[in-house]
Amino acid sequence: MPTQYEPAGTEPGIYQRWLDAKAFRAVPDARGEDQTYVVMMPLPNVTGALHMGHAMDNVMQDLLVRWHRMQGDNSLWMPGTDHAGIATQAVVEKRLLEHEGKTRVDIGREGLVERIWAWKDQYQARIIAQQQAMGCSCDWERQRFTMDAVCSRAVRWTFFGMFRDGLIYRGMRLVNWDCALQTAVADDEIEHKTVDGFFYHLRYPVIDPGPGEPEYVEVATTRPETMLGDTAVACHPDPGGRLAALIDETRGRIATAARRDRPALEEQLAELESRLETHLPGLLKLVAMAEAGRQVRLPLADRAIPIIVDTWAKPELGSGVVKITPGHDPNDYAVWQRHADTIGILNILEPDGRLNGNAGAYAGIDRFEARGRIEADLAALGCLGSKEARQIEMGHSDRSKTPIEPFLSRQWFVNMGDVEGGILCGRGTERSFRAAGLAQAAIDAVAGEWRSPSGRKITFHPDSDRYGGTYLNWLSEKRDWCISRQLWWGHRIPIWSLDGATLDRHRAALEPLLGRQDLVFRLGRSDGASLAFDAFGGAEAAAFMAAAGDGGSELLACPRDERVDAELVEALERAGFVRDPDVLDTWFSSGIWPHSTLGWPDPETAEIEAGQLPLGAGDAGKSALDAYYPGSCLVTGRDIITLWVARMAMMGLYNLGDLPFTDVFIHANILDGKGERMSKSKGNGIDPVDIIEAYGTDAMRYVLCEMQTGTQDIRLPVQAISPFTGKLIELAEAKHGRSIFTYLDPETGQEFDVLGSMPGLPAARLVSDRFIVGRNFCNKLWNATRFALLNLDGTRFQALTPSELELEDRWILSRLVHAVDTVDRELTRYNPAAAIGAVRDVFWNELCDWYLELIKPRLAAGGDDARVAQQVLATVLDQILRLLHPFLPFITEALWERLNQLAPERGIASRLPDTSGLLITAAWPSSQPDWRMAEQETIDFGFAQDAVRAIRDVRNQYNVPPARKLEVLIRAEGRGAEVVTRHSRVLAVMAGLESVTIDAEATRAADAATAVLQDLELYLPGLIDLDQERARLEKQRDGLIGRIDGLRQRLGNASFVDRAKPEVVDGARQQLKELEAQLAGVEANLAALPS
RNA sequence: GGGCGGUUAGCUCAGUUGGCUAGAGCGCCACGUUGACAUCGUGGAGGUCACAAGUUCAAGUCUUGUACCGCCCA
Repeated sequence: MPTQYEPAGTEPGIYQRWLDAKAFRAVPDARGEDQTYVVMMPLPNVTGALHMGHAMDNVMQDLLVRWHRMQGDNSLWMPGTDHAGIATQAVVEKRLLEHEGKTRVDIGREGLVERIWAWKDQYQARIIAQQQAMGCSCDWERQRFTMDAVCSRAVRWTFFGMFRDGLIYRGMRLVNWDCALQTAVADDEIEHKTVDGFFYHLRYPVIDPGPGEPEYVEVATTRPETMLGDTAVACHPDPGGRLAALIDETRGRIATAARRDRPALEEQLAELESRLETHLPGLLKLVAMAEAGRQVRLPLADRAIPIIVDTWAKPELGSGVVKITPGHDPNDYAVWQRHADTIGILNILEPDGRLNGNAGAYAGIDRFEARGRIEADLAALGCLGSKEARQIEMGHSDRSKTPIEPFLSRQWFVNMGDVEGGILCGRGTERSFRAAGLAQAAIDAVAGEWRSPSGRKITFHPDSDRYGGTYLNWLSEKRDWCISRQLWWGHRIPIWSLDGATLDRHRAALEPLLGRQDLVFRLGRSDGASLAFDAFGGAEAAAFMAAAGDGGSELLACPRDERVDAELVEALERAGFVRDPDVLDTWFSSGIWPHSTLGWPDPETAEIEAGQLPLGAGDAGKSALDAYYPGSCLVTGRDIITLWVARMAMMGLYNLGDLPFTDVFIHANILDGKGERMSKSKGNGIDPVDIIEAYGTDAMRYVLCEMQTGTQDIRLPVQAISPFTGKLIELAEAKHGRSIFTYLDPETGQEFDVLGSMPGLPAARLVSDRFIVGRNFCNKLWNATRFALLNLDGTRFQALTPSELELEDRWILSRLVHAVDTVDRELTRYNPAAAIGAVRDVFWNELCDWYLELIKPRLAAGGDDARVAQQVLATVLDQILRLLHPFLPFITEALWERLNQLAPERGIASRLPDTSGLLITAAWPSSQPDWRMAEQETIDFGFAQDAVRAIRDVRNQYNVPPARKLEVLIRAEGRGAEVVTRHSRVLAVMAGLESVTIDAEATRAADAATAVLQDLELYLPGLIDLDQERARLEKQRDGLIGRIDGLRQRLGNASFVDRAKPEVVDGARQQLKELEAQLAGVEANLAALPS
């Protein structure tokens, strides 16, 4: 065995052995629900390669799955990838433009989709390679992709069900519009940024102002071009009342405010009070004018628009009047909804961000260019007031990085709110139940007493209050979910529609299609209302359509199943139906991931790919869906709680009537050295494979586990390997080059790139020296095992009783039990750092530092004593390798193989199970109560360790070479003497002593150094250096005096003695006594030193 | 603007229901190549627990406020 561990030469072979042994494969068998463990991988998207954040996610999952697998659970870790609609399409479109100068329109829908598939194939392969390099033990034979046949069918069925139940509707809504990608984006796909902008004051002339009435009203906006879409101006209905209320409130706050906050508040108050004179009379006049139905003239557009009253207008801000642009502002949209009978709504934008025909002369001009022109034209008309520079909060698309426009468009939504009569969850299953609505079902999953029909509930770890709160806060808004995206990459919405006005003409073609199980028709209106349609001539349908008004109505058809679509679609299209061009939000398909992957709605007929495990019922009579749904644990970062966890809960309940998992393990995010979230697109993302190549997989995993302590995010200082010098450059400190993705080598001044996308610049790999710790740990493990194996040849099992064991044998076994208990407890609490810390302690601080050193003389001497030591060593090593396997799978498997060869029989009183074969499937250590030592014995051993350290300290102070053996004379009596006597061999071996003499009457020789330990004194003759000795003892004395003073002070405090818990007071007294005794010893020794 | 979290040694982080000297790893200093390991060993130095007030016999821990940093939402 070499003296250094070589991960690169070890890992690939081990991974192949696991694959060959089908060790990751999960197949339904006789094991029941309590012996099944299922983790659904939070599917990485195929936009790009994985970084350390993903590595953390994957390693945590692998840790849990390997732990459960060793515990004998039927463990499934389902891998797969997400098509990530908008993200992937954006990346591919960007490349298309950069490399070929083409847009998606140039190559068409099919051409683009084809290219995205090619991209997906490339990145999926890369992601899988990364995960395999990390040691992920997922069941690759079940790997899914959100757009494969199995998942696509589930998407169709889910949509069909929700549409049939009236939970999906289409309506005109103001959405967040990405003008570059020309699609709606969800709220959570928007980044809010503060940018420099202006606040423009516009003046709208009042039509026919009467005496005393203003000539114009002034409104303010940051986007003057939107004035073309204004349909009203508004003021507060009761400006006087509102101002008075605010004044009261401010006075109240002044009364309770801290002194330093008062001036600001008082200024506010003065401002409000002055408004009573400067603004209130004018506003009151406007209220009266509004009531009289008066109007203003919108400049440039030359339209008359009404003055209305609405509480959205704030009399305390600006002029107190606001312009109302329902088509391009969410707040104004809400105003319009309240006043839909008196004001209109107008869209002035094309999907690409240019102004449309409603903008009159400005039609065809981009919105930002139009802003400048409108500003100039308003100024020319005298309708522009002041213009102030201002910081503006502006939403930007996460994907295209361009400003988001609120845009009125027709979109598909899932109704998240409560529904009259409730909704049926788990239709057709044994677990069906009714819930108030989709969001409410997911809320119940976490809050309150509700349990799923199988008794399940979701709990977040490691901080259920905090993360549960995030989840519940978001869901409780019950905001309808916009699921349509104007993209080409994704699941196309399975809806065909027909103008309601033409319905009767198609009656003959349609009638044969009505009443089918696999095809649902609903009438829809632009206001979002919808109605089931199953026959012609219904009065309800007629009334529904009559109420549609200008927006009209349409007949919507949704066929259920992909495979029988063809004929139905043909029939529909013959009847004049046209398919919706949009695709579904990616979260719609990832929300059903925990069951779509298992073949829902019908595992028997799921179309799996060649070489994959079948999903239908096999020998055990259980389908994959029956066996592995509901699952166990979802492992992810907290940013995904609202996006994904909530949706999975909701959709699992809706489709199957049960929760996809019971535990959600929220792990930390990985940040870079500056505290920014790691991501590839920011150029601070480390590729885990680079770390693996530099330090080994297990080293990376060790450090990731050690870092996962709780809720704390992790800073991982990132270094670049200089492409010029090969040295490490601290990225957080390096100077940028020409872009934020390039840096300058501090040594040579040359520029390099961290994204690998700058032509002509060398790219640098990113690493982090934090992982050295893990490499060192692996090397230590390697060498400790190496030592063991050098000494284990010929080890046999022979049942041993405690009396046959030496003190250190019983001690290390006892420490091992402690470690086993701790690892189990901490993993159960989702605290990997504490778990791996416990193994590190027993392995390094106890096994290596003490036990191995203690048995070296025994092994050298041979005989029975050596044989017992061998057997204990083999057993402890066996258990430690098992304990470490879920954390460090490769090195432990490699060492396990060698241990099995050399010492195939292991155990103490009885043989341990699974001592041949692979470690990945070996039994997890169980806590052995017989191996536990009495607590007092552990304390005594600890005392012996302290004595060793005290002697080592003296040796160090006096520079005694390790080879020089010392004599020690210990003054001790009673129990103290008994304890040192029992541990005298420990002292001798570990402190380098040739003799240990214990004597109650011992006195210090003139040339002896002294160590005082509790009521013991240790004398080491032949070492004395008076000055050093005095300094040492004085230092110890001063420390003792400090502590004794503190304790005396406390005990002298009557209220401490009276009020503190008795055991605390007793403890303090006891300790004072001990310290005083020790101080006496130190002082006596000091006094005895010749001056 | 609202909500959540963080601030502990030079660095990265632990620190259970308040209770004995606030810990670990890395880094640093000194010594060491003793037959597993220098990717190692032995010993050591290093912290007014962000700041302020409060509760308490007792506060890193509980309460309130302030500053700074981060995240989510509007």
